[in-house]
Parts: sequence; C-alpha cells; structure tokens
Amino acid sequence: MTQPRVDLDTSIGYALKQAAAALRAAMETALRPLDLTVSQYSCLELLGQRPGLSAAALARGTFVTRQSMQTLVQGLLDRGLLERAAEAPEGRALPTRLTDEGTRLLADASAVVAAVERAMVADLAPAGQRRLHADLVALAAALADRSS
Amino acid sequence: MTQPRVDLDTSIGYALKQAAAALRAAMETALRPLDLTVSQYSCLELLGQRPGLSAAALARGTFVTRQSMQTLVQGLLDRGLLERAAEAPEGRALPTRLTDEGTRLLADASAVVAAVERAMVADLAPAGQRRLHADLVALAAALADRSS
DNA sequence: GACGGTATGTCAGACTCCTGACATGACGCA
DNA sequence: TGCGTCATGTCAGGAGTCTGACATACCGTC
Repeated sequence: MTQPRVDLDTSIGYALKQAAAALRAAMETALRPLDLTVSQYSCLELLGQRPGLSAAALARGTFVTRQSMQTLVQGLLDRGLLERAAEAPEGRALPTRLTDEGTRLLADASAVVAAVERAMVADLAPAGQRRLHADLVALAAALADRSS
Repeated sequence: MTQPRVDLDTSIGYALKQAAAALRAAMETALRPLDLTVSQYSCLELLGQRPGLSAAALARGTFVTRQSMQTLVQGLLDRGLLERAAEAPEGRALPTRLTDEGTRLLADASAVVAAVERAMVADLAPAGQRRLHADLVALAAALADRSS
C-alpha cells in the first residue's frame, strides 16, 4: 500500500457521510410540520410497505437497535398511528400495522419526503439514478459482516 | 406527479441511508481497538488535513453542532491528542492542532479507515469511483439550503 | 426428553447529541 | 459613536440512542 491514507477531497466515505447528513437535515425540516422525526417516518414508511413487521424487524430496516425501535414504536402506538397484536401468533414477534390515522399521516409524510428525494436527484438522468442506486447498494453489501 | 411516493426497493435516499449506516458500523468496529469513536476520528482526520481549524469549523466539517464538537474536542484535549490556543489571534475562534501523540494515533486510525473504504469500493472501477464521488457531492449540493 | 443456539421483547442505565440561551468579539452601516 | 448582524465559545437542560442484561419462545442436535 503506497498511500493508505484518507483524502477528504476525494474520499467516497466522506462524501457519503456528507450526502447522508444533508438528506437527514432536509428530511427533518420537511417532516417537522407533520410532527414526525426521521426515525418515526422511517418506521411508518417501512410498516406501510411491509405490514405486519415486528419491532425487531423494523429496527433492522431502519438501522437502529431493537431497544430504540421499542420506545419509538411505543410512542407511535400512544399517538394512535400504529397498532400491535397483543399476543404473538408464533415465536415472540408481535406483528405491527398502521392504523387508518397512521396511513393518512404516512401519505402526507411520504409525499414531502418524495419531494426532497426528487430535489436531491433532480440533476441526474434516470439511468444515472439507477446506476447510483446500484452503487450504493453495492457499497453496503461490500461492508456487510464488517461490523462485528 | 403521478406517484409521489417512496419505494424502498428503488429509493436512492434509503440506499444512501443504508450505505452510510453500513460505513458507520464498519468504522466503529475498525476504530474500537484504537479507543476512538467515529466522531472522534472524524475530528482528528479533519484537523490533520486542515490544521488550525476552530471548534465551530470542525463541527461544520463533521456535520455535528458546535456544542457537540466542544465536548468532543475537550475529551481529545484531555487525552493529550489535541492542543488549542489559549487566546484567539483574531475574533473568538481558537485554533486547534494535533499533538505529536494525536498525529501518531491519527496515522493508525487513518490506516484502518482507509482499509474499510478500500473494501467498500473494491468492486468499483476507478472511473466508477470518481463518478460515484461526484454524484454524492452533487446530492449534497442539491439539498443545500433545504435544512432551515 | 435435554441441551445449546438463535431471535424477540423488555427493563435499566449511561452516553451522545441536540436545542435553547447567553456573553463576547468582529464587521458593516448610518 | 452607536446600532445591528454574524460567528464563536460556553453553560444548562432534555430528547434520542446505545450497551448490557434478563426472560421467553422456537429450532436444531444429541
């Protein structure tokens, strides 16, 4: 290895962090009027597309611990946006679903987030967007099993 | 807008979050033996390449608030990795620099982080890496001034 | 049946980071 | 000179997330 250092101006990792931070900040701003945090929106969105997920599965899908997701889900339950089975149909996993109110709020939230995402990728051609998506998924896959 | 919703399977925002989470987890694992958090490493790395930055400037460069950077810097000062001017040469900004020990630790940390980054982009050709970097910077730029 | 491994839910504690607020110093402008 | 604005450092408080631990439920193997 000739120069195994990191150069901020060319580092993909730094640019990745920068883009993720910008996206998170923009989403926070967009979701504030709906009284939703980014994590709460992520939970609702995931649940909207994958109904019946357990809290642990939601945690994996939103990249937080299941303990954090637990308190997050509890808050959404208290707000009447989610409903959860009282008993586990199998194992210990408690299937969770959106309520009607949760579905309505998610529709609004999804719209504003989609607007942010469209603005983010507005300068990329459709082919470039697909390529970027594939690259990002490949980055995550290449780092799998490196976080033990 | 025909379908202004978000599809997890094609969303660039979700893939971005996924890649950033994977990178962060891999960096945490790699830096743990050096007793450094990702935020602490980011501070050291930035300071190594931009000596004399103030805490507020470090905060902007690492995407945290200046209050968080303040406590982070204080911890690194206590560990003898950083040194900070006692008085401000101009304005209120206090220039901060790495100590010799900080420079040595940064060298090790930078090496392990560089290894993570190389593994992350190993499947991309050099041209693809440059294109991805440019795309990520463009994403962040497109979202600028959307976080008020 | 007994055992170990894995996955889930849950509780408790600590840590990190944030928001809000205030004081100080530099600069521009009237 | 005085005022307003901005950037920086700092203090206090709170919200969010994590680590660690424990109990429970499935699923293998022996």
